[in-house]
Amino acid sequence: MPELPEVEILTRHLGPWLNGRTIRAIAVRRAKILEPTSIVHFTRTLRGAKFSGLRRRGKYLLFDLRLKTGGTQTLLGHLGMTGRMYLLPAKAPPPKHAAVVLNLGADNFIFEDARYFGRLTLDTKAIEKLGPEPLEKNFTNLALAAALGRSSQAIKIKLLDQSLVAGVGNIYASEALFRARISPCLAACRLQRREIASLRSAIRKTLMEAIRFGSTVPLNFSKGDHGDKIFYYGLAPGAENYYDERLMVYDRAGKPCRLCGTPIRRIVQAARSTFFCPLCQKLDFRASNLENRNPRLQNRIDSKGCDL
DNA sequence: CACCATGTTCCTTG
DNA sequence: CCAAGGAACATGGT
Repeated sequence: MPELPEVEILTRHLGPWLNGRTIRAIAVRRAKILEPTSIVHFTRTLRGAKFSGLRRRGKYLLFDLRLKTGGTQTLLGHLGMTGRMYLLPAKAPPPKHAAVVLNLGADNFIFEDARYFGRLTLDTKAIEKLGPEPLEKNFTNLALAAALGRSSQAIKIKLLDQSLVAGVGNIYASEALFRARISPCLAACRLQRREIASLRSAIRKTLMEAIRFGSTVPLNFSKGDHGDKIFYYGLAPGAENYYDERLMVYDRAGKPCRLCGTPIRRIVQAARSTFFCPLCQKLDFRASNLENRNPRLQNRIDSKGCDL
């Protein structure tokens, strides 16, 4: 669920619900989620604190708090692989994997995480190591070129390095490389200048499109039929077709490339799946070669804002 | 049962 | 010291 676009969408939706509300009680069901903050420190700091803002940095959520002592504090959140954050009526029982429950009066703020890889902590030093925000101005071609440097590592693996650029994860790394028509296996140092420019643009467009998707399409906000303010990433019933076309290569092994029809391939890099089109992203594909493409499909891709 | 999973960190090896 | 690869974390879905 959570890469930069998902965290951005969550930030936009959750922020207004939290703003101005006071934390009245704290229940920590999995202390691991707070690390390295202790339960005692966490609880003492947050009780009586008021939410004053919600921001995103990379895949992290930054909750701005006004403490009851008068000071301010940033609470850092990360969803890991399976984390979810939402409000639930205080009278409802918390879900099985609720790691932290913050009572805000009539509602509880729930941090649920089945695998407990996520974080909700008072220690914010993790964000210091992050590279530029891909959607902001300082993510330039020059910055990307410098970050790739002379690394011989495959470009797909490099894109997952959060000090290179913050917020790209396993899904959008494959998607951005497809959009830029660059092979995931190409050594980072071997990208030419125009390939770097193409990749930067592809990363930005891929992420912006995903944000727009999540902001535009009717998301499933309440699993049950009570208006519980729960934010689910699954689509509301009836939106399946749109969802189906969202991704070009991720999790599409064996299915036809939406541009040329060649079966999408899955490979493993750094113990994680990479998906790509072996024709559109040919390793030595440095001259243009469009004759095998289906013009009708190409039209559709172009209308979605693909770079070609 | 086997394998896979949207992330990060730590350990080992070279 | 750095780069690269792999395991670990913990649970659920197919």
